[in-house]
Amino acid sequence: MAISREVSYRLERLILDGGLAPEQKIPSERQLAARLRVSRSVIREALHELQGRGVIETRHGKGSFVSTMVPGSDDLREQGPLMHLFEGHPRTLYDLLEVREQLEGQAAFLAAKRATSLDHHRITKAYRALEETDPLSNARPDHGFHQAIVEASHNPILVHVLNSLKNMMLMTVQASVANLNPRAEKRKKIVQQHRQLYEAIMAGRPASAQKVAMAHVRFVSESMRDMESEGSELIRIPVLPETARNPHHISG
Amino acid sequence: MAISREVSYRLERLILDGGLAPEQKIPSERQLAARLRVSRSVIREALHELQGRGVIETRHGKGSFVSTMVPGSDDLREQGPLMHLFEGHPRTLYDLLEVREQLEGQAAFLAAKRATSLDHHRITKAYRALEETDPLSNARPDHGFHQAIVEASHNPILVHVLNSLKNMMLMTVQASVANLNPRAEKRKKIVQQHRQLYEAIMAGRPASAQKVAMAHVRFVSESMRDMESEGSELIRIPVLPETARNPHHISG
DNA sequence: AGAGACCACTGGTCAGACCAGTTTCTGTAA
DNA sequence: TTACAGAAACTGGTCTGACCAGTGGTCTCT
Repeated sequence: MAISREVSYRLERLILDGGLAPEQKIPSERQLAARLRVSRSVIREALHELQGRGVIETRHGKGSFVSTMVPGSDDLREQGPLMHLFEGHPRTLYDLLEVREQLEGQAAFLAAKRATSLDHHRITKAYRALEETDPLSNARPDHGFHQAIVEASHNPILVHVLNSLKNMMLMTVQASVANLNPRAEKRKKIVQQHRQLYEAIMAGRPASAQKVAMAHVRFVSESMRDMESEGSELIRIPVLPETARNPHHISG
Repeated sequence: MAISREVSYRLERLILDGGLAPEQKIPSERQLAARLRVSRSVIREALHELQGRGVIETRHGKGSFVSTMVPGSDDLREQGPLMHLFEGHPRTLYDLLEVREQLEGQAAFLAAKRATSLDHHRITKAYRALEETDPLSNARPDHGFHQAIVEASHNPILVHVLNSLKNMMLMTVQASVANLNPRAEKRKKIVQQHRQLYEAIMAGRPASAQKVAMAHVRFVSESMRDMESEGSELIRIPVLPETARNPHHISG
């Protein structure tokens, strides 16, 4: 077995079996290396492993100390990588839309430029489905239409990123509320934008497609803002409230 | 913050954010060291930390692998590993840059529009560091400069997405090679672009900043294309070659 | 075709140097 | 004498380059 592993086990045993109390200082790396007759590298690697396990903490210039937190209670590790962004910040939705505006625009641009005949067929099919559906009853055709366009960009990275953003959007109540309750006049404008977008892509006009797509997202975003300012406290409630127990925020 | 800590965080992010799938092999210590421009010791310490957290497993003579049991992977990260996109498709790097062009542009735009005096100070500091450093010896100031700009956009989503893209870029050999070996004339142009970008943001000219930032990314991308077409077999090597599930070998 | 040597990887360990924070001691100035 | 600045002696952090030890592919000889 690897020596560094042995060392980390020995130290952990030493700590957990009561040899060392929380906050207590561990001998310096050089001392440990000399005592256990291994190189300092091995000691450092073992200490990093214990650090990862939450058994010890290390402070530059001072030393390593037994963690106050007992191992096994790994409550820190379950922070979702992205979800903490949403904690009490409904504004994040607009940040999201801000980015989406840009990327949907690019997707439309590239789709108009690169779409194959197969892409054209798919987009057309999705567009027809969109035309024939009542947006109030079902938002899926809308997704399908945009999805077809994004995929026609032939950029897998773009597809993935936009997919992630869309998933994130589904995490907010605002998104679903706004999707479900567009005002009549606004819905009309959205239909028009869809048509313009469709035509621009089919006609192979990248710049035009980009412009329309961006305007579309921005319009949706502004519509949400309007609804929000108009009242309904509903749309202020974040979807995943209880996960955020930690008010402290790490900023930059 | 300690570099080894940064490295372990970056790798963990990369894994947990859906970049790497369980059982997938991560680059060798020597490759990571070269790519992240740190010593192998730092890489080993970071890997030991991840080992302690149970994120990876290491096998002597074979390599390090993403653990099958990834803690906290209960939600959306399952939606699909992104890394498979890279298998045998160096083109993906350019897809990445294509998206980055757009987002860096937006970041610059927003930074020019929203940067506070504190942001100005940070950006200036990063820019000065950039001016006084030999880009051949250290790429970190470059990262720092762009990072400062992105953060000045005050859009956390944008920050996160661009960070993910940057991490992904580190997984390709092309990126590091191109970072290390820019031609003299090209480097001059890059320096000029940095200056223009800096001035546009400090002067609060969003459109101009956006334009320069986009041109910058596109220039970098084209430079890589040039280098690639010029020869060096190095940049043809995909970083994460064969996954366990695909026995077929794509050897050029 | 099979067996074995070899070579090119992989991670594991070591040694020694130097950098960067922290604490302590010390010599000098007030 | 006290107060403070600075040197020294710790601490962990990083780098370098070397070598050992498993793994797996390739090449050659039988």
